[in-house]
Amino acid sequence: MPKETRKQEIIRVAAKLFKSKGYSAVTMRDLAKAMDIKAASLYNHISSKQAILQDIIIAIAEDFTTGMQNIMNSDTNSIGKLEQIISLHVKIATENTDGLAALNLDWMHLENKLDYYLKLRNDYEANYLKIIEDGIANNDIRPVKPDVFMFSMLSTLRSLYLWLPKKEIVNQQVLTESLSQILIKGINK
Amino acid sequence: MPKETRKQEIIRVAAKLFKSKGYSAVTMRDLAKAMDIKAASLYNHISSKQAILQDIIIAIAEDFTTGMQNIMNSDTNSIGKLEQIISLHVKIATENTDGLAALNLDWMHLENKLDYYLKLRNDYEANYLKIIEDGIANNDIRPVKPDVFMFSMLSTLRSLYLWLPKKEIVNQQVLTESLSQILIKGINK
DNA sequence: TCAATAAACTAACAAGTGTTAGTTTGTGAT
DNA sequence: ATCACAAACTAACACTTGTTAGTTTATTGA
Repeated sequence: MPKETRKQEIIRVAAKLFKSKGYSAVTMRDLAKAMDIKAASLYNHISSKQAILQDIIIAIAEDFTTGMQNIMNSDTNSIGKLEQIISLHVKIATENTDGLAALNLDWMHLENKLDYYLKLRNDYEANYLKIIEDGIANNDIRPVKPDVFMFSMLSTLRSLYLWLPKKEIVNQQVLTESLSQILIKGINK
Repeated sequence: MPKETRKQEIIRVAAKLFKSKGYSAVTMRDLAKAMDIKAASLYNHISSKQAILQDIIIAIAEDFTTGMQNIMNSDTNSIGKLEQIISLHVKIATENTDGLAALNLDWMHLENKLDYYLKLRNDYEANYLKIIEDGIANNDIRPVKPDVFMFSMLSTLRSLYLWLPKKEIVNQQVLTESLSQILIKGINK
C-alpha cells in the first residue's frame, strides 16, 4: 500500500477536527497545532480551508454514488438490494468515520461544490426510493409508505458515524446483519 | 396566550439561523440583520451569543427529560411506552423544529452547560434502553440487540427535524402511527 | 407633562480569522 | 559537494468576530 502523503495526512486530521467541532469552528491554527506545525505551513500542501472540506466530502459522496450504481445493476430482488445498501453504508462509515461526519454535518458549507454535492445526494435518494417502490410493486415488501421507510432507514445509516466509535465491534458483517434484521425484518413479507 | 417578548423573538430567529449554518457560522451581525437591527442592539435583550444557544438547547433537553419521566410512570407495556416515545419526539420536533436542529447539531458548543446537557442525554438514553430491555425480558419484544435497536430508533427520531419541513403532513398523529408501524412492527411479537 | 423604561443607535475595542510573501532548513540523488 | 525540492519557518495583511460604552429615540403610565 502506498504511504500517506503529507496532504492526505492533513486532510485526515482535518476530518477528525471537523467531526468534533464542525468546519466553521475549526481554525487553520487549530489544524496546524494538531499537525504540530505553523498555520502558514499548511499552505505548502493544500490550497485553502474550503478545498479541504471539498476533498473530504466529494470523495465520499462519489463513493456512495458508485456503490449505488453497482447495487442497481446487481441481480437481486429489492430486499437483497436494501441489504447491499446497508452493507455499503457500514463499509464507508467504518473506513472513513471522520470524513462521513464532516459530510453529514458540514455539507452546507461547501461553496463551489455545493450544487454538485446536492445533485449526487438527490440522485442517490431517488434511486433508493425507486428500489423500495419496485419492491412494493413486486410484492417483496409490505405496503409501507416508501418515503417514511426510506427516511427511517437512511436516518439510521447516516448516523452510523456517531455510533461506530462507541462500539468495540468493528466487524462489518455482524453489524450489517444486525441492522438488516432490525431495519428490514419489519417490512419483509 | 402571552405575546412573544423581544428576547423570545431573537432566540426564535437565532434557532432558525443556527439550523441553516450552524452556531459557529452564524455571527451576531447575521442575527442582527435577520432582526433588522444593529448587532449591538441585541445586547439589550440577551447577554451573549452563548446564552442564546443555552436557552435553546437546555429548554428542549428538559422537555425530553420531563416527557421520559411521564412515560416511565405511565401504566402501559413496553410497546406502549415505545409508542409514547415516538409521539414525544414527533411532538417536540413539530413544535420546535429549528431548536431541535440546534440541539442536534450544536450541542458540543455548549460551554458551561455542556456537562448538564450530557447528563440529561445520558439519563434519557439509559431510561430508553431500560424500556427495551424490560420489554425483551417480559417477552413483549423479540430478542433483538437492545443497543442496536435503540440506536436505530433514536437515529430516526433525532432526524425528524430534517424531514418534517419537507412534508406537507403536519398531522402529528398520522406521522406517529406511520413511524410506529415501521420502527416497532419488526420487533413486536 | 413629565418621568421611566424599552429598545434602538454610533463608535470602538481587542482578539482572532484565512491567507500571502519571502525565507530557511533538511534530505536524497547526481 | 552541489542541486533540487519538500516542507517548515517568520512576519504581516486585511477583514471579521463578540462585545462594551455611551447616547438617542419612542412609548407609556402617573
